[in-house]
Amino acid sequence: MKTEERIQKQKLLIEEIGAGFDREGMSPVTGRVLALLMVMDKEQYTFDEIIEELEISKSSASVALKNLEIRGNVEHITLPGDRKRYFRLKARNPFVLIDDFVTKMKHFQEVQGKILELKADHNSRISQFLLELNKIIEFVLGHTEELKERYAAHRK
Amino acid sequence: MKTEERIQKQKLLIEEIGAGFDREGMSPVTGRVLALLMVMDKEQYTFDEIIEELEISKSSASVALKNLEIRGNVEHITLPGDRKRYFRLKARNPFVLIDDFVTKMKHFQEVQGKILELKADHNSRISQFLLELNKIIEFVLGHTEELKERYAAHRK
DNA sequence: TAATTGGTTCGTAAATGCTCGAACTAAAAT
DNA sequence: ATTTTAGTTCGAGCATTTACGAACCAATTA
Repeated sequence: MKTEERIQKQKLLIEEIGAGFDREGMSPVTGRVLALLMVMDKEQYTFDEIIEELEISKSSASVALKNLEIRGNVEHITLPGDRKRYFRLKARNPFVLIDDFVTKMKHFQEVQGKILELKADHNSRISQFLLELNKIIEFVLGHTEELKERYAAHRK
Repeated sequence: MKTEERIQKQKLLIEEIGAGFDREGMSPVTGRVLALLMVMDKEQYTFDEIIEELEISKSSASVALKNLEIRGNVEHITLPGDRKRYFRLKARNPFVLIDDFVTKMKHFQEVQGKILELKADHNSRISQFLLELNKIIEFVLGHTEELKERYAAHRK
């Protein structure tokens, strides 16, 4: 594949992935900024490069980048004798995806606990279902650390 | 706790949980309908009962229920000689939460694959990060079925 | 000191999404 | 045949969100 063709496809992919982030609750611009930093070969973009590449305003870029930094998806570095910020994808703990799942499950457990606490009948259909879900979560969460360790061992 | 007090707390909990669903992308009304069916003791609500309980319009209820049925969170049953629909929480396969996670991870793998395919340098910082994420997902997905089986065994 | 650079913040217009009431349909009851 | 029941669909109005430009600020440069 020619470099030019590749870059063209990368730009299309930014739209596709950006739309995906959009569906997951990000604003369109925010999603496209994140997608840009994931897809393109350039590893660090300045503020102005992002604006130019995505054809967005300074204010939109500013807000999007702030949100992405708060969420932990993006970080910026600075270079000595250079006032610009260089934005890049943050290489997080590679277990993030698992950790996010764990967080979500714990949140679900809390909600489930509150519901059951207020139920008149813990043997009702819904109560039983919620209890079953909770047991599974409990079991899975009890094994995620083990799974991480097994991964670490398996890697070596 | 008195029954009356419990019901009062349940109604507050509906708002809280509904707001949570809202944050996850449902419309406010849709979230509250789902929360209602999860929280209250009554296991089956008719259309009119839902409207009355949540003080929402027929059209909002109609749309919300349709969406919840499509998403698989709610189902309705009918009774012989009774034209009403009785809506209730759908007791799904109790592994839903895991299965949803698996689906999400597979989707991530697809996206990651498309990105890497277009990268000039597979040794770059971002490429390496994406590859590492993918390895972990691969490993985890390769063990979810085993985990389910272990749960089933452990239950007995 | 003035001008430039690298952004941030604020107010606004436009787009989008949400909920509603009104009109409608199809089935059942009168 | 008319009315009632049990909803659905459509259009409008309102609220929220989005993205923007303009004004602003703080640090550097001229």
